[in-house]
Amino acid sequence: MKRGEAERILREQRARVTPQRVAILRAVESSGSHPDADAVYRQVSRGHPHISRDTVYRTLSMMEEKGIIGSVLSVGNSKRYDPVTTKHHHLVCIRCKKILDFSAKEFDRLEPPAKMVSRFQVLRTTVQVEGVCEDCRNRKKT
Amino acid sequence: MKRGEAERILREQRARVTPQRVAILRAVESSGSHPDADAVYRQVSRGHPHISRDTVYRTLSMMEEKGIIGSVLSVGNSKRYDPVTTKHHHLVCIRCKKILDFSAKEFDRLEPPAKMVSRFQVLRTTVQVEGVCEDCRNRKKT
DNA sequence: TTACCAGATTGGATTTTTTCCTATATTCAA
DNA sequence: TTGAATATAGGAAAAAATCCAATCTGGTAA
Repeated sequence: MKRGEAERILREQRARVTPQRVAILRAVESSGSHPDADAVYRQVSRGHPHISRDTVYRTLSMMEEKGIIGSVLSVGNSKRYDPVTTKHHHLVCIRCKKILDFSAKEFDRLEPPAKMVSRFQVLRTTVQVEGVCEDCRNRKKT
Repeated sequence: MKRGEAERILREQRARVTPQRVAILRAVESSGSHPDADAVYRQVSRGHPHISRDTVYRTLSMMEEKGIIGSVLSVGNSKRYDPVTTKHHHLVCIRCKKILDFSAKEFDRLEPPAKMVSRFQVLRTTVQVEGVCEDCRNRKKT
């Protein structure tokens, strides 16, 4: 990540530029992987020994909302189980965390690229659709 | 869920049949949704006021491993961020929780069924492939 | 440039979610 | 029926995320 780029990205999104935010964004970008909040906290702590965890959590989720960074799909903070074991896919409401099942033959046939399959023992392939459900859309948006 | 079915399923999987397990499986099946462990605990507590959370957590994850119940994809216990914001998909190792990105044009074109889209404001559609990575396969399996 | 103030941060407490641990109890095969 | 392997309860602890009040700061308007 080039010098000044983090600042530019934040300004583009009309987010205040603070040293903490710059450091957090750089930490995610330079991780080269898929860090969790604590990994970002540990990395940023090196240069900002007094940064608080709250800042890291708040900032990461702000950046995700603004599309500055991405995330791997998860639903709220707890693991969710499913009585249905046949092949199906999930719609997840990002507001209320409701999960709806759906089936679509087209999605059931997906085959991960051969290159992956040779190195990775594939157990399950599912499609996750994130969005906002009808109920939440009818409530006034935050 | 029919009488005796939970017991049958457990026996089929060579899992000991205990009243707690039967109650937990029934709770998931009858939830009609995607409960988290605490919701299952609260439901099962009605009939088993002394059940411990540990039993619920342990049993749910045992049942998931045996394929008795499913789950919505998650990666370990913490939210994972991603520096990459362009469209891509994820391979997740269920052992070490490593996440690998991959791209596949075929996957990028997926459109959720029209019926869903009309009710649900779709923000993102991604494919998650779960499996075991090369490193973990080379280690002896548990 | 300065002063203001909306918004950001800190540090610590708190909540939520999950796991660990040990004594006791139970399942089921023989 | 009994013994060994396995499961459970209950409570402590760890891990993950959030809350909150006091303080500070970035950006802008004068």
